[in-house]
Amino acid sequence: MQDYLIGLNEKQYIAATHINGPLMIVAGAGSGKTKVLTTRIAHLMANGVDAFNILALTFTNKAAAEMRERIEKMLGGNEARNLYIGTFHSVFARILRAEAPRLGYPSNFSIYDSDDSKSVIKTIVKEMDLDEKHYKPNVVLSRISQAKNALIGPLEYAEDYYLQQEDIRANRTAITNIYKAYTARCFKNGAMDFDDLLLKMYELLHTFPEVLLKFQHKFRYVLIDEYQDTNPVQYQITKLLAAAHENICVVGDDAQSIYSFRGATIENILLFKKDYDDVKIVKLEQNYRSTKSILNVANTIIQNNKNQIPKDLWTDNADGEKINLVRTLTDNDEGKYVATTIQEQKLRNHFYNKDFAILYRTNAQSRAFEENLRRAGIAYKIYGGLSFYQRKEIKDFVAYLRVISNTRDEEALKRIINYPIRGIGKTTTEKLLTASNEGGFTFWESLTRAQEFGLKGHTLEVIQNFITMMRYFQSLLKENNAYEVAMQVGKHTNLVKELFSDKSTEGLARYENIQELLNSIKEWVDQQENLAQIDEDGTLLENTDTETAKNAMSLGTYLQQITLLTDADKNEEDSDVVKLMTIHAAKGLEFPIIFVGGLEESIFPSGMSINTREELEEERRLFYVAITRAKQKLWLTYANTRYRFGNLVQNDPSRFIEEMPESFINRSSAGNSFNANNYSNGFQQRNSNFGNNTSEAIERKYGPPPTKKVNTRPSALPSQPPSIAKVIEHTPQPDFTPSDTSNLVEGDKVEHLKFGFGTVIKMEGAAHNRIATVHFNLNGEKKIMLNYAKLRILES
DNA sequence: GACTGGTGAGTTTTT
DNA sequence: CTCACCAGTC
Repeated sequence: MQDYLIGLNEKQYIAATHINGPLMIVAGAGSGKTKVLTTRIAHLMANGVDAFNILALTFTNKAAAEMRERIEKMLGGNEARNLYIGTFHSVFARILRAEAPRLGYPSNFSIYDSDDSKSVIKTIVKEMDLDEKHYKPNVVLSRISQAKNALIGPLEYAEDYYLQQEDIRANRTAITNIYKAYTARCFKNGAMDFDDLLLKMYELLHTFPEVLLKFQHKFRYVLIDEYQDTNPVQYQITKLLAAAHENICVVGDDAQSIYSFRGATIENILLFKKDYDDVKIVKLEQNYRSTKSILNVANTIIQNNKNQIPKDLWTDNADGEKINLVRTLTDNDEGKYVATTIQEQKLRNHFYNKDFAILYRTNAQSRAFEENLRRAGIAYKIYGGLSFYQRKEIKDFVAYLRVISNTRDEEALKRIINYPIRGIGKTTTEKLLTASNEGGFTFWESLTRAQEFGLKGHTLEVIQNFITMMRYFQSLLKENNAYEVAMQVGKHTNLVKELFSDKSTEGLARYENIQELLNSIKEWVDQQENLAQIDEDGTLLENTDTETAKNAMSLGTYLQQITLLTDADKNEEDSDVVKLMTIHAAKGLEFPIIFVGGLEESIFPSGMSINTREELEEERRLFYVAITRAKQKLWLTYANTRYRFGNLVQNDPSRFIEEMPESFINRSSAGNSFNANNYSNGFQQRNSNFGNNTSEAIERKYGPPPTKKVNTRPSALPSQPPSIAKVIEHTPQPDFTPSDTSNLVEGDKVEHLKFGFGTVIKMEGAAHNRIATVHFNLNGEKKIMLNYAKLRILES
């Protein structure tokens, strides 16, 4: 037997080695699904299948990266290099970059993220003179997105009885026209949104038989992870691709379907066996991840859902501890409890930070955890939320790159036309936009023809200077890689200089973010250089020719992937930090110890998802996913009261709590009822509830518990505010004037004030005369800016 | 055209 | 609590 097959159980072995024909692997949580998938790929290759003929699709970059990494470990990097492994979106983006011209898009089309999409919608709603309050970008976009995911184009949308009825009922009958205009505008801008990456891929395969044939021939083996999360477009695409050889292997767990809001439908997995004649089905039911307690609770919970593929998950693992149910008074106490428990577990059981993950339903919940972890001196990292690439200054900089690469990109051009301020204001912009809309040419073209539209004098001059600059950048594209172009942009726009001269903490942070972006582009270019060169069709070139090498490092290629990246993709596997993320983001991951926070009605289940049985069942599956992330220990916490929009609100305990089997639950920290007594000694009670006989140790370490109710908005002050010099750490980069702390201290009046956990710095020189709250990341070297407050905070 | 202070609306979940 | 937007002022 081959080495790589050793250690598989019987079912896993069958799943990994049944290489021809359609195969469905129904994999329970923790059943070694990733192992089977990677082994399967190794096995394919051991049996003579060329890496070029294998396509593996995942839902997150992380899952793709992990799969690739494991295969490289099994086979060595060279063998694995040519595999097509990636998310649906990134793989299709790559293919479309070569094939888009067939559909009338430029090959360097822009990819719009949801912010761009919303901005386009906003513009259209304005242009159509509709009520902006009623046609909110969020609502309209989700409607359009839903349609696209179901393969319903603008024309079909207009004719779809149910969709029209829904719009009539909601009094949003203009959506049909907005959809039409939105599609047209994106096309005009040479841009695809996230959904288009799927939809256009489908159109490509559907419309051009020769293209379909080409890819069917290329991807003779198709593997799809998390199949239960596919939506109709993804389903159709994979069906087309697999139609010729039917070597399609899908892996999924209907109990973990949590993306219906994105159009995913559980039907795809339930009906897979009807799609092909001879489907082999393998069920992986042995769980290798969790303790019996954890698995039992998960199994019991999920049984409340109807309509599942029957599965009997079991484990040989130890019984393990009971699941801890913990109630705290406030959201802040919840954070404190978790932080303290992590401390305690580390001391008692020698866990590392990286053994812990804190999961929650909404990103907004991360804050209380974050503050308390920082206070406890525990290194952590938050995944999700606002990603690095969504920051304003980053988007601005990238907008330059986008316009350079694709002048049709109106959204990007609008961002940078007057940033940094160069005197092209609203009036001018609007005049030109109107001209381009009426004349049917691009915004960029209207700029080049500004004179025709009555612009003159200073304004005209400024516009022409802008055009000259951008043309200069474009002239670099041919011979220079992404980093070189970006560096020129940094130099010649006043962007970096302006951020540098902005001495406010905000400005400094932005300045450094830009540098981090430049560094990451450099890193990317270097990485590309090292990779074996593959052309757009994925054909290996015997000797990498310079053209291809250049293309691989080009700005266009860089931009193609940048929008699809999230923070979670940064490879920081080894860093010893506690990880915080939403449950959605945690799917596919596992940790020795898991905390799930906010088990309260209207949070989990979300108040938005309790109206139908289907919605509620999805929330329950989400809860199931959360629980099954845990290997050894699990804490479920909820708070009596928490802040929402700055107001204190009360939620009932989550209904899911009642669904758990009593015998596996440790309720000793859950309290009995909520009353005034609890309030007055909440803290004491909380501390005395730690395991057995540890309150003393805790007390010795952290001091005596406060006797009074502790305010959720901390009034406790750092006795000595960290010095500014510590806050701003900075690595000077070539060609940039480095910032340093003297900019702050010398020039400006810096006043340390005691407020909250961060240090409030009043800065005379700062724009808007604002006060920035600076927080310190104990783990790292980086400062974190959480929020800004206006002057009035001083008075409180 | 640029800048400021005041106002109202927003929190599911992700590529 | 925060942020985007708008109207009014220079």
